[in-house]
Amino acid sequence: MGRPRNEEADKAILQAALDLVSADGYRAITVDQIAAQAQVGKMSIYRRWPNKAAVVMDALLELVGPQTDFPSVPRASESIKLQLHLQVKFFRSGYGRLIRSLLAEAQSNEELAEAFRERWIVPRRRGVMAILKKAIAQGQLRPDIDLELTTDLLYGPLYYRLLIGTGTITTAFADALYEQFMAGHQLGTSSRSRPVSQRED
Amino acid sequence: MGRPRNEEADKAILQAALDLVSADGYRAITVDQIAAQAQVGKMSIYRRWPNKAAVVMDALLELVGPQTDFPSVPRASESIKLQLHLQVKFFRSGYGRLIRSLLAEAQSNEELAEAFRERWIVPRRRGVMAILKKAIAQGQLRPDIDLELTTDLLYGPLYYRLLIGTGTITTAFADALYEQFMAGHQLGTSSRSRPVSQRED
Amino acid sequence: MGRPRNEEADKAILQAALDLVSADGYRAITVDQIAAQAQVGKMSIYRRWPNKAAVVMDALLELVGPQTDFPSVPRASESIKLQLHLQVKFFRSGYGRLIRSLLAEAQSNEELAEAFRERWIVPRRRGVMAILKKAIAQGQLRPDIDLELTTDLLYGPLYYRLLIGTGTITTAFADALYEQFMAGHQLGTSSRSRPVSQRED
Amino acid sequence: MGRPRNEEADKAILQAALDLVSADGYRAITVDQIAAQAQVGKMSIYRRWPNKAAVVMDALLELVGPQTDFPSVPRASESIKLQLHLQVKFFRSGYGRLIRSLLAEAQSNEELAEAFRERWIVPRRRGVMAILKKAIAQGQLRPDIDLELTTDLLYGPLYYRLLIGTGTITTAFADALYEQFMAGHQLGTSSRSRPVSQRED
DNA sequence: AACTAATCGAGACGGTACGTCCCGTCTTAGA
DNA sequence: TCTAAGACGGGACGTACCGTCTCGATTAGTT
Repeated sequence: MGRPRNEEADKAILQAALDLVSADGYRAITVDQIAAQAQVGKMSIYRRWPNKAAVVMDALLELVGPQTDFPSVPRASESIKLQLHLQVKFFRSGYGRLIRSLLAEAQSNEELAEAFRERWIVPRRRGVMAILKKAIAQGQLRPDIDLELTTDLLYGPLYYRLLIGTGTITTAFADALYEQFMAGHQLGTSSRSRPVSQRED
Repeated sequence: MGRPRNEEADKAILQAALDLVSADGYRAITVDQIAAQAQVGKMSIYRRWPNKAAVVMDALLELVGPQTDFPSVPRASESIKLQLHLQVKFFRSGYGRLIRSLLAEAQSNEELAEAFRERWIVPRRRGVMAILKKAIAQGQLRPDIDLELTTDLLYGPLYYRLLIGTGTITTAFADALYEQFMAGHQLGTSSRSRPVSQRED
Repeated sequence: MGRPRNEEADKAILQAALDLVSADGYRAITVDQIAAQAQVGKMSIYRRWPNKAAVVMDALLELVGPQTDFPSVPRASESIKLQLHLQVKFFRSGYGRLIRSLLAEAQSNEELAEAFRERWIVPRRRGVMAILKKAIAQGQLRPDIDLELTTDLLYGPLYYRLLIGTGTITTAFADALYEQFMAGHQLGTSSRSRPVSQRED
Repeated sequence: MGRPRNEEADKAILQAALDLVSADGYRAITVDQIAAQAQVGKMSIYRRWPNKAAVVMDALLELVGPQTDFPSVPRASESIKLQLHLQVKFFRSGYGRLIRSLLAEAQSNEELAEAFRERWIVPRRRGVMAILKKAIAQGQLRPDIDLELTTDLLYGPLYYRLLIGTGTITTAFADALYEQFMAGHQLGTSSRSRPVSQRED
């Protein structure tokens, strides 16, 4: 039995975590600050999440995730371009810092790394791959491409700029990415590329 | 006069930092551990570097940097491929963890971010771009490509896999990257791509 | 109407408090443990007592108090000795720890201090003083003794050993206490002692 | 090698602990407060002492202990009386609260209990017993008394009043204690008392 | 027998102190 | 004179327990 968890408090905690981390970055904010901002005891945070990383990860998933729906456009190849533009906009928003923070923290926290990969990255990759399949079905893309690899090709450069900071993340950059990609993958393009994503050296 | 500064100690510090961080990651290692491993007082570290990040950054630059020379091959486009293979090998070695660690730390340390960008990333990007120019000169690449953008396209996916962990970093992956790239940028390929790296939205 | 208050539960709470604190001491026991042991919600405890100290105090008063009746013996001076022996036995039982715990807690809790003094100590002192008066009436004690002071003299050393732990609390110790006392207070003993208990310096 | 401990800081910590605990009691003050008052990091406290209790115990021993020297008087029995008066004065000073606090804490902390007993109580008992022996040698006290027991008889009532609060601790109380004691132990007094302190029941 | 309303178990909550860890600075003893 | 060893101030961490608050299941008296 017992008193059920206060779902509003959870929202308040996640919102506080989201706001603070988006503004100042993961490392700069403390659990006490999150608790204070959410008007909550520290134990209410640690009762639900094992550590700061998990709170912020959940904030991303629950509060930001729903805002990142994929656009629906008749022509699938246009949809790819649109999705790249959305990613640019997302990275340029305050959430860019949030993603950077979590990705950084994940480098020293395997649990977080897995959560970030499996609960944030992979679902969105699936969305991208669904569009790619549709583009193939619509005859806009060669059918022999490796979906995983292709997704890396499209999004890797965006994350690279986000994390390293060489060059700004712009829609022009996304466009160039898209065009470079289409140049190599449009139906009729000659290519020796073969699926590699599951192969090891 | 007193004893002259011990240059051997600096090497020992950098080597200790390199070994420890490569093995366990930046966050898991403390400055005291580095000092102990180098058989050095903590002050000998802080006398020469402002903080832990700077030590590890210097360890990378001084001990690892020289090992990353660019291969010289007659045919420039082959050189690009070779360089991608070396990058794969590098990321798969213990240094992969070092790079991940520093890149992670750089997300919350602007000073380190700049150092990493300007002293590690940019010089290597210049090397890549030199090869690209040579390939253009040799007529193996279209002359209208944006060098910065192209470098992002080639290396972004590698860093993406290094940091996010979706998919393994293999030579097959590097090959696919290379082929996809050549498919879109070989002389005679139609493309609307134009330089974008300095433009803002 | 709803269910009437469960008086059985109160007993269970007090019994749980008594058992746990007697075994492990006040500080080692949490309110949650008492509630769990009594198979009762924490609110059922705080509904009836303001805090942990009050529960344990009441456990002492209601469950232990009735067991500490004064022995009735024709010769009052023998009764004093008997009572000292009972005190020794009491302190050596599990309740010794209970008394120590409460007395300890009372040092930082004035409310508990007063309760312990007024509801436990003072009534028992009254019992002792009644015996002393009877002994005077029976001509076994000098009539000019200060009853409060005398009670302190008889019981102070027992509490001292209980709390400080120099020396064991034995019946031989009680006997020595008694004899030393009688040596100084028997009728016919010369003494300049006068009532002092209410005087200040 | 290493930097030697800063003895001034230790003094500052002990002084802060002494002042704060004497004023507000052990339980009311926190380690952070002590650290703040001493202008010291919390780690400087925990580096030297395992917990708050140990700090306060050491404060008592190092700062108060030296102030509690035994008076030297030609006539030993007078010295006993004088010593009782000093004890009254001590308990009535701010240090009374300190002693109460530590004794209370010792009830749930066996390590502290032992320290308090062996490093505070026992040395002072030895002082008292030395005076008692001298009084015996001077023919002012019967030679067959049990020193341990006698010390309990003299000081037990004082601690009893300190901790329980029935009756004030006054010099008149000390006088009565002394006279009651002398009445039973002066040379020529009849008594069956025998050493008991080491005997068990 | 079904309904209704008080009561209770379970346990979440805000708060406060604890004792630990590591950073980057400072200090001393000894080589 | 320089450096290893390591103490130091500071500040975040994650844990424990207090006393309060809330929910849903249980039960007893009324219909």
